[in-house]
Amino acid sequence: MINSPFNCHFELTLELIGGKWKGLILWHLHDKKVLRNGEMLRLMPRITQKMLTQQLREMEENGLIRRVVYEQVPPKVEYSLTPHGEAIRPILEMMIDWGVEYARDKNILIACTQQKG
Amino acid sequence: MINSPFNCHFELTLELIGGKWKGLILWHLHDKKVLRNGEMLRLMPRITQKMLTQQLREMEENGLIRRVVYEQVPPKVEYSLTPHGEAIRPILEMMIDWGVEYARDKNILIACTQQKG
DNA sequence: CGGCATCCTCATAGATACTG
DNA sequence: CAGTATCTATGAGGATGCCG
Repeated sequence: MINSPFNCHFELTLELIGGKWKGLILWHLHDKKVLRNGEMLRLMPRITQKMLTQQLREMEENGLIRRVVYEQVPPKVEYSLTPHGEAIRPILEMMIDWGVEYARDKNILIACTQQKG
Repeated sequence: MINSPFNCHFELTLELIGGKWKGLILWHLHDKKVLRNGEMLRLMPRITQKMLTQQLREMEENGLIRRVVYEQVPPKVEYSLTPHGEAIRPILEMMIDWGVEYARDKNILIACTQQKG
């Protein structure tokens, strides 16, 4: 068993999906199944290359996503979800639903680029 | 309508419940219904007074919790959930469920102080 | 009892430039 | 195309002490 700094399983989950862009990245991967680096940059215009790479590396290390490198020129790298990543989906959906309801109640406008499927 | 810095409703929700201690605080409030400052400090030995106050103020401002001050000496302040705060519960439960499953698979040990009710 | 004020440190994330 | 590398500003969060 590996000891952890977490007080509860909620914090563990939060640590894994709570990164600034992880929810949005996971959401797009749920939607498109397979995505390349450049496609993600286009889907999320406000993310930087550095942040995208960083968040992808963390999620890969945590076993949420899969990174497949094709040894060719020009390079080609594909990202997709692992089973653990797939299992996150209902949580994302509930968080979005709650956010929609909350935003409606508080009159907050969100610049949505994605929709629930 | 108020414009927001969020790319999606997921980020809105994350902003409101993603603080370092907010999940745990909300969880205890779900469990006990009403809690005082000192009780929360005892329930979460690793939180500091500063962080507790800060997280409570943010959630109060966001309409997730209610703060009731009794004008008496010594002071008495009670915290409880608003309807928006109550509506968070299923999300917390799913995040805990996912975390439990993930921790089992990855052999991660969590120093749990709370259980699912 | 339930805070607030202050100081301090380190991690996060943005901007920018470069590479196989 | 898919990344690194470096620098920097900001602020989250810890420690400590004081207050009505």
